[in-house]
Amino acid sequence: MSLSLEELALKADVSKTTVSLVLNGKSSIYRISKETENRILKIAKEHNYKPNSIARALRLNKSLTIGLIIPYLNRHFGRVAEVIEQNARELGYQIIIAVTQDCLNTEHDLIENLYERNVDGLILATMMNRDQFNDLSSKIKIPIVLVDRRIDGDDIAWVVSDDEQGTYELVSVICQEGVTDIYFVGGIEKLSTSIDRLNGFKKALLHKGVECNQSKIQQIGYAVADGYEMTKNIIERFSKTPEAIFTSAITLLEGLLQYAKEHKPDLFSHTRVITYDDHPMLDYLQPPIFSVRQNAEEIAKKSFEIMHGILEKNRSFAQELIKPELILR
Amino acid sequence: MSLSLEELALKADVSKTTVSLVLNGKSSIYRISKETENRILKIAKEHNYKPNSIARALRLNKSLTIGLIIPYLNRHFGRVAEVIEQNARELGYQIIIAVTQDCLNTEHDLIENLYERNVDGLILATMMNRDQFNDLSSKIKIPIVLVDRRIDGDDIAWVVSDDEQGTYELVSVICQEGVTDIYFVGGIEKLSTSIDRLNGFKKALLHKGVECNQSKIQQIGYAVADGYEMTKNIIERFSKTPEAIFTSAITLLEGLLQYAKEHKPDLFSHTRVITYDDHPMLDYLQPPIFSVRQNAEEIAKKSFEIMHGILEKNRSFAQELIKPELILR
DNA sequence: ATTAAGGGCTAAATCCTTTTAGCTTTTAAT
DNA sequence: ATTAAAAGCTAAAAGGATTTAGCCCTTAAT
Repeated sequence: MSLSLEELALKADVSKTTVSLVLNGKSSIYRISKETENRILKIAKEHNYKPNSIARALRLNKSLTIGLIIPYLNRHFGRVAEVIEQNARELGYQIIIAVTQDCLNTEHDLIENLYERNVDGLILATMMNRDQFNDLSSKIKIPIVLVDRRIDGDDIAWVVSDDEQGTYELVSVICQEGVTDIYFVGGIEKLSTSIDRLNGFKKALLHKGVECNQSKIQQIGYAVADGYEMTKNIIERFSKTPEAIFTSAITLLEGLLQYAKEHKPDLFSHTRVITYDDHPMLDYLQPPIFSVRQNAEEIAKKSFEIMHGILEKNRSFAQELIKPELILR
Repeated sequence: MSLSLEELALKADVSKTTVSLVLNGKSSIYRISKETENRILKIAKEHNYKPNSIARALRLNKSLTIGLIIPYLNRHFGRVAEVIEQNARELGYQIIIAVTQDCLNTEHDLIENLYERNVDGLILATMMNRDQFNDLSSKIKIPIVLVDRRIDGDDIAWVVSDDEQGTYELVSVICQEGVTDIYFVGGIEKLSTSIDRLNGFKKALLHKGVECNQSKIQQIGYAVADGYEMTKNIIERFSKTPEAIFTSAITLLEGLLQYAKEHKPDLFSHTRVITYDDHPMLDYLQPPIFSVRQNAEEIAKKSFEIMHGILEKNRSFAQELIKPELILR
């Protein structure tokens, strides 16, 4: 196993140049005779020759490796990562994963780290804003595709769920049913996911002629504890129990459920709860919670596709909004 | 950014040998003067020099990269992967992830692939049996640490949950309450997770003086659909509704819940359900489902620790049983 | 004055591939 | 018989780091 070009050349009684040319399919360009070609191919096969990928990477300045930087390996990002990996592998790429825990500094360190480790491209669920991203782009000379969270800009590649439309449709459903007193439990305010989901939320209300009171909107963060906190605020701050609460991520719903279980067991008898993100366990919860299921598979597929297009097909950046699916239980 | 040793040498007016020696802390061994050393260090810092990791890997035959091969990036393995990555990063290693979807052939391909790509070690949630593993070990000259699923053998490194003990304790709890008619909904039969969980199950019954009827044991696979199928078998095959069902993974519980929802809404009024694996959403399900929470963080930490010990501290293999936690709701 | 020892540094080899430029031999054309 | 073209292959450089063996100069010792 793992013998070198040189050893192969020795066995075939030719130079390593010849072996390399043959194995790279350049026999005819360099007029290597059919006979020599076959001999080399046979010997290479017999010995199961595989070029040393490190040496290759050094020479070609191409590691066939993509860095994937995401906040967590939770259900959503786990699925995204899984599908990106599968798609990448089919085209000969490896995925190096790193998690930021939604910490901007960690994100910067990781980007730098992976860049120094010669990844060919980065797929990024970023916390950066436009300025930070521009700074980065000027330093880093490899393609970047944003996933899940976008940054506005005509020259930035991204693939995200259509958060605004998904939220709009979901919230509209219960507005249709007459609900108007609805609260927004949000995540990290500056992220596109938050902005877009909030916009969809407001749009749905507006469309029903309901004004959206700023006091009904909270945005602390995407952790379970944040969901708990925001639910607590809503329940404790207002005397009237809300008609409905929209949580903008499954973790926030978890926080809500936890608060309800501990301090407000009858929450669901007064209040309708809906959420962005879906989870199979929601099927078994009473009462049914409507949700928006992101198409993680499609997001993953497209984001690697764009990366691959840039790396190998000379395509430029692209942007994709992936339609999520309403789950009305 | 990313200038080479040679360019640095030029600026410092020394040879690249000298620069390399200084940057690798070998100044005193090679009697580089303090003055030269400081000059080089200063210039390196000014230019934020980082050695090209590919060139380094080629020369040192060490890529500082670990392959992680797991069946899925689901909740459990996602968390394991996340923590392995963080631990690895702190010690300068990268993680390359690949998922097998519990397909043995895919697993073999992935191992070969990562091996050829010069990972320094492999962390593996394997489907292989002992013979297959031995075959592999003889071909592959890098350390392997098994995670989550073990293979018997004195010279094999692994870190797994104490599946037998966890199951034993959980099942004992409801045996204590008088349940004796309990069914085992299992996964892939030959995996250690299945064997150990089944052993724990049997042991708990035996301990209560209950014989374990083979007809109450089913093992199809770990997919949600398998859980559905097995539940269906249990409910439809026997006239009497079972007193209790133990599902040996969260996916199997999902299958059970799905079947119950569709065909047996009153399942829970007659039947006690308990499960291996935990999930936060279980907190909000009625009735409460007892579970065994695997310590994914500890599993991850130990498995990388062992790998690192082998790679850098000349330690040999080690085996660790990680204690899971009973969640009685 | 010669030799030995030590200080301070470097040339060149090595890891393995890919690729450019070009060498040698044969065949065809004038 | 000479020249040109084609056929078939290879030497060597490049990519960027690490490391071995050893060069040259100064100082101290005999």
